[in-house]
Parts: sequence; structure tokens; C-alpha cells
Amino acid sequence: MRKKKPGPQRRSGCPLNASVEMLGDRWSLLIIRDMMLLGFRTYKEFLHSYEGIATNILADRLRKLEAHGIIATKRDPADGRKLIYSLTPKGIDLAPVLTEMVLWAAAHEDTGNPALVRQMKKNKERFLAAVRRRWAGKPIRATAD
Amino acid sequence: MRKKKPGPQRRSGCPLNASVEMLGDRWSLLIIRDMMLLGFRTYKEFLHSYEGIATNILADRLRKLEAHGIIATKRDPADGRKLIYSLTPKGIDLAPVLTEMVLWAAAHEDTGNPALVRQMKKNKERFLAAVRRRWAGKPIRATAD
DNA sequence: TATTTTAACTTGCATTTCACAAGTAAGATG
DNA sequence: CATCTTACTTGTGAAATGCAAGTTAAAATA
Repeated sequence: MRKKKPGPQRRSGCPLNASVEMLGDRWSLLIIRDMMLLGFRTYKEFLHSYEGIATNILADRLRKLEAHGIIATKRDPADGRKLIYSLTPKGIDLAPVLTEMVLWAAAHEDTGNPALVRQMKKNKERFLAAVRRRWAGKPIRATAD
Repeated sequence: MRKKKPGPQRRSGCPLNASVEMLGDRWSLLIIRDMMLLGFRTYKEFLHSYEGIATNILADRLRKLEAHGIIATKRDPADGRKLIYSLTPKGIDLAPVLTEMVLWAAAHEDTGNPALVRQMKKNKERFLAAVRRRWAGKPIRATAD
């Protein structure tokens, strides 16, 4: 895995800024959540996710996530209409970020999904291992590289 | 600490969605970074931060962060013009989120500040403890409550 | 094989947010 | 009291967002 690429002009070299420029919007992390925790893999599934993303925004975010090497796309061999989206290793590595964001909100806001939160809180490492195991072998080679 | 408030209408009850609605933009987390890691406390300092936020956006973000109870504001007793912004306990609790975002970007992108990254990577817990210690006692009572 | 469905988009348009520049009010400074 | 600072607000154009409708290629159906 060639870890680092020069990248386009960023506002700054700060790693947090890099994360924010890739993920700092109202939809990207929710799409990654849907893939990581709910196993969503197709456009239609994302589109019908609870929060209700607009079709043009979804297409744009999928494009950008793929351009950043966070997700990968391939055609479904069984159905030529479908594209199958999956997390790359880079995308899977976002599991700790999602976990901390979930735990933070659960600690300070009135939120739902107590089962997930309980599981994450009870044993963070075990939860992260489960995500990685579920995705082991599955990621497709990223096209953007 | 009254942990949870009913909160306004959200797109969904998912804790990740709650986090994204509060922090999912291109500036909020950078402001928190400036407070947490660089010790910035005034409008002017934020304004002159490296990435160069616009004044109206900064005012808007500070307002929203305060409304969410993430930061608190009080007047500088020594200079009546100045407002002193500080992290609330809720804001300090974002340290693990920032840490994971920094480590993720540092692992997968070409970024700067290797000293910070090294420190975070070497001992995450020690780093988080240092942030908490630095802010111990300092947070001001949140006005938004 | 012709027709209808389905999946994954694109396009158009109104609304909201953002970025940049300039202006303002209250408090400090000389 | 004139000037400077600090923390903003306001105005304006550009960009992003949200919603509805349309498009294309492949698959399912009649």
C-alpha cells in the first residue's frame, strides 16, 4: 500500500484539515456508516437510507469518496445495471473515527440506537475488530490510484 | 451535568448523525483544534489561524458551537472588548474524535505536523490525558443551557 | 421480441450557504 | 478627544444544496 500521495492544494498541511476536507460535510460519514455498519452496497440502498439524501448529492459524494480512495466501485457480475460500492482499507480505517463520534454524541445528546452505543462502549477494540473482520478480503482494488 | 437534552428536530436519531449535524462542516473542528491544541481563545486568534476563515463564517460557527454547548463565552475582565472562548466539558470530550481524525489522515495522506502525529500515535491515552489536564478547571459555565 | 421495470444516474431550478470586501459599534489607548 | 482594536454585521456574487423530473442502459416480463 503506497500510503501517501502528494494530494492537491489543501488549505493547510494539518492532518485534521485533510480529514475535514475529505469528510467534513453533512453526508459523507453517513454513507460510510451505511456501508460499515449496515452493509449497504448499492446506490439505491444509500438513497433510501433514513436521512434521505438527494440523488445528485449522493452521486457527487460517491464520486468524491472514490476519488479520495475511501470507497471502491465495481459492476455487479450478476446484474449489469448495479454498481457495488465497498470500503477500501482506507475507508475501513475510519472505523475508529466513527466510533468516537458515535460515543461522543451518545454521551452528550439525546440519541437513538442504544444497542450500537452499548456495544461500542463496552469494548471499543472488540467492536473495531468485528468491523475489520466483517470487511476482511472484501474491499475491491481502488480505481483511483 | 445534565447529559442529554431533547434537541431540535434532527434528520435521524443516529448518534453519528447528531455529531455530523453539529460538526460536519469545513470549519467547526478546526476551531476546536485551535482551542484544544493551540490554546486560541479570542476571535482575532481564530481569524488569523492558518486556514483563513472568513469573519462572518467564524462568527456563525462560534455562535453555533456555543448553542450546542461545545464552547463557552465570557468577557475578558481585563479588556471589555475581548470575549474569551473556551471549551466546555462537552468540547473537551471531542479530543478522541480529533485524535482519530488526525491519525487517520496522517496514515493515509501526505500531511504535516509530524510531531503532533508522533505524539498521538505513540500514546493515545497519554495524549488525551494531557489535553484534559491542560483544560482542567478552565472551562467556563456554558451560557447555552 | 417488444414492452415494461429497475438501477444509476443527470439536468434544471429555486433556496441556502459561503467567501470576500467593506463597514460599524463599543471599549481601550495615547 | 482622536485614534486604534476587537468583535463583529452587512452586502454581493459564487458555490453548494435540495427537490423534482428526465435520461440511459440493462434486466425482467409478456
